[in-house]
Amino acid sequence: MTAPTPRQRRATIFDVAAEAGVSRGTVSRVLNGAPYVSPSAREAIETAIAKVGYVRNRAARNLATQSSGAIAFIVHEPDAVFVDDPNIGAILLGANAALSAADYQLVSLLIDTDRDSQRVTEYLAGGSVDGAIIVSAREGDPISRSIADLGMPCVMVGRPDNQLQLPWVGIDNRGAAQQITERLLSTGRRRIGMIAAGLDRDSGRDRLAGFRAALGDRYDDALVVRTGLYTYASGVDGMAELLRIAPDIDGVFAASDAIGAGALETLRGAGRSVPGDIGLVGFDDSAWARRAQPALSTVRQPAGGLGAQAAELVLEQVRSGTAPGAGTLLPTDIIWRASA
Amino acid sequence: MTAPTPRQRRATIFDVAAEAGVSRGTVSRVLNGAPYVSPSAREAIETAIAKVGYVRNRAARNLATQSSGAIAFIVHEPDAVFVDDPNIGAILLGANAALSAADYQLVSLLIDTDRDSQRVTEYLAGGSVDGAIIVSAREGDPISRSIADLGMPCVMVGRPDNQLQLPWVGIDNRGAAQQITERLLSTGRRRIGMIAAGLDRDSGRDRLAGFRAALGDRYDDALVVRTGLYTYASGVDGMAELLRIAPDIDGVFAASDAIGAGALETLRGAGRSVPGDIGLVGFDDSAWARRAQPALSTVRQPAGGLGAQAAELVLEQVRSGTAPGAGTLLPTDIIWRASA
DNA sequence: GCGCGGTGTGGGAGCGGTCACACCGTCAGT
DNA sequence: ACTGACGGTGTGACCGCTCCCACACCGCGC
Repeated sequence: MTAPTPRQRRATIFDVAAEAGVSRGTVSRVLNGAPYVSPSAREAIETAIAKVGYVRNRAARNLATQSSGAIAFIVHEPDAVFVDDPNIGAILLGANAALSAADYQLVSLLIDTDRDSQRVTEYLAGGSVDGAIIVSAREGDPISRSIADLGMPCVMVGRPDNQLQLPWVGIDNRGAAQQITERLLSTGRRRIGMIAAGLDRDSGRDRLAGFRAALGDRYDDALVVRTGLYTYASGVDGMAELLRIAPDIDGVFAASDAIGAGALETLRGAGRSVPGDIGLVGFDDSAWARRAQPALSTVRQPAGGLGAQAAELVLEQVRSGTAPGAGTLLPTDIIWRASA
Repeated sequence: MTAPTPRQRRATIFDVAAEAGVSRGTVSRVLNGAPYVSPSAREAIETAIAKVGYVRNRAARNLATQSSGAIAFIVHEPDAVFVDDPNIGAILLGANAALSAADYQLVSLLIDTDRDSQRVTEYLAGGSVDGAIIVSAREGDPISRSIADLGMPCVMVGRPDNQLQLPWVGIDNRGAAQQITERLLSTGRRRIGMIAAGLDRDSGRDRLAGFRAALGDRYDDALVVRTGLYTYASGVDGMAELLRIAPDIDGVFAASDAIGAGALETLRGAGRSVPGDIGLVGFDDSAWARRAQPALSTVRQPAGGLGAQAAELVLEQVRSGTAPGAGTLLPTDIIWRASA
């Protein structure tokens, strides 16, 4: 039998004040590093804090200051993508590092069901966080809308729905897609197709647009297979369809590495060699690309940097209280590996 | 020039009360679904809430009720693992679903640097959450210790450091490892090695123990390679070493699927066929296993179920205020695929 | 001796809720 | 007609902290 958990009352600022023989005002000053505190009082308070084991009550502080020292990281993705997509983890880590350096706490909230969406909205409105970072927002995302309505400092990762004028950070998907397609062309490929995905958001549409721009006159819409998500499964199916449409295809741009890995699987099954028969490139520079056989040429996007940049922009808004600039693009690199 | 963000004062319960022509007490009753409110008052309050756009201030409520309606999900892992390990995502989703159903908010906190550790501890002590779920705690983890000291409801995923008597949920790593090794034996393999990892925590040690138990007299410690983390890289290196130690090896138990995938890469490079020359099994049933060539036989662990179960146990403690039972083991399945 | 600016300190008034209690009708039971 | 139970409501105290004003004290120059 364990004891019935006494759960004794936690020490408050009053206890500290009493212990140190000063008033709560002085304790509060010490806690907040304010000036005009005598060395003796400061010392007495510090030992009192240690003695009674005092920790600031965050709720009380939030209520009094009308702020929280926390920033929300909102992930709105179906389960499968969250688990599959390494970018989200990297963005999260980048944001965490930046916030940590500024002594802000990151709290990540994930939205799966509609019910979650409802609850997260309330959580945000309730003042538990001072700002928000939203990843992978899609068209007409209710969360983005309510954050905009709340007037809460916020940055989106990925260029959003442009109706709400929210600031964002992202990469130049179009330019990067164009570049990698051009390099594919420069290796002598002539019949080049694309497995497109995520067309319900900017990244997907821009990658397709870049592909199209690179090909110019040679662009053939029949060689573009449009799939749903950036997943392995999309790659498997998409490649199968592409082979059926154009058996003589010799180059493929997969809209993500996961798709590329799936495509590779289909090509292997079909007995086509990569890069011998077909050149294949992906996008993201995720683990998928590095561990594929052969390793995929791809576009590296600075996922950690995106998270860090988003965090900085949110903090800037929180601190200054001003409305933000429009958007920021971070540079990408092309990584040339064995697959093309 | 955008307007200087008026940031108008948010409506409070007073505003609602005034608008509806009742007192704050009655509004509070409606908000909390308490009985003894006349239909007319209820209706007036509901329209008033809608009209003034009222949302409960969470900080105030937390302060008054001394609780927060939120549960922390603490991930304490080096970056690389967080991004690589699909289990964590799955556990997170499982926990989120369970908490969501109970109308609790999950906030996930990740600990990367020591500074994070410090800040998270304060965050927890500050009363922003009512309980915590800790994943992948290691020996002597400072966070687990401070949570234990706080007397905060808490459940660990994976059997922890047994000095602190915290409740946990986990799987029977030992039993599962034993089973899959036995099945490997039953396919006629005779010289069986293991690439062990994570020996600084229970899961790693137990998997090794199960392996040993399955082999009994035939166990040969020379055929166990001890690596660090459950990563692809560990698999690549571990397998190379195993081949060097015992070129005639014909069966390998990889302590995780990521390790198995890495091992596969080395075997492919060495010209050994799987399952022809060597039978290989993994652990986790993650995407690594399903997408390896050939797909890995492995142990499926109910990651989502672990998260859900952990959430339930935390909530139970929060609600009852009682100290918890010891630990819970969830069942595992063996998935037989092409690799052995 | 007096006014004055700069330090250091105490304490009241919120922040926005919840909760317990007091109170007020209404209506059934005696 | 009186009592009491009960549904419905208002109100004050309080949760723990910050902010700010008032005040005490100090040495200083006039």
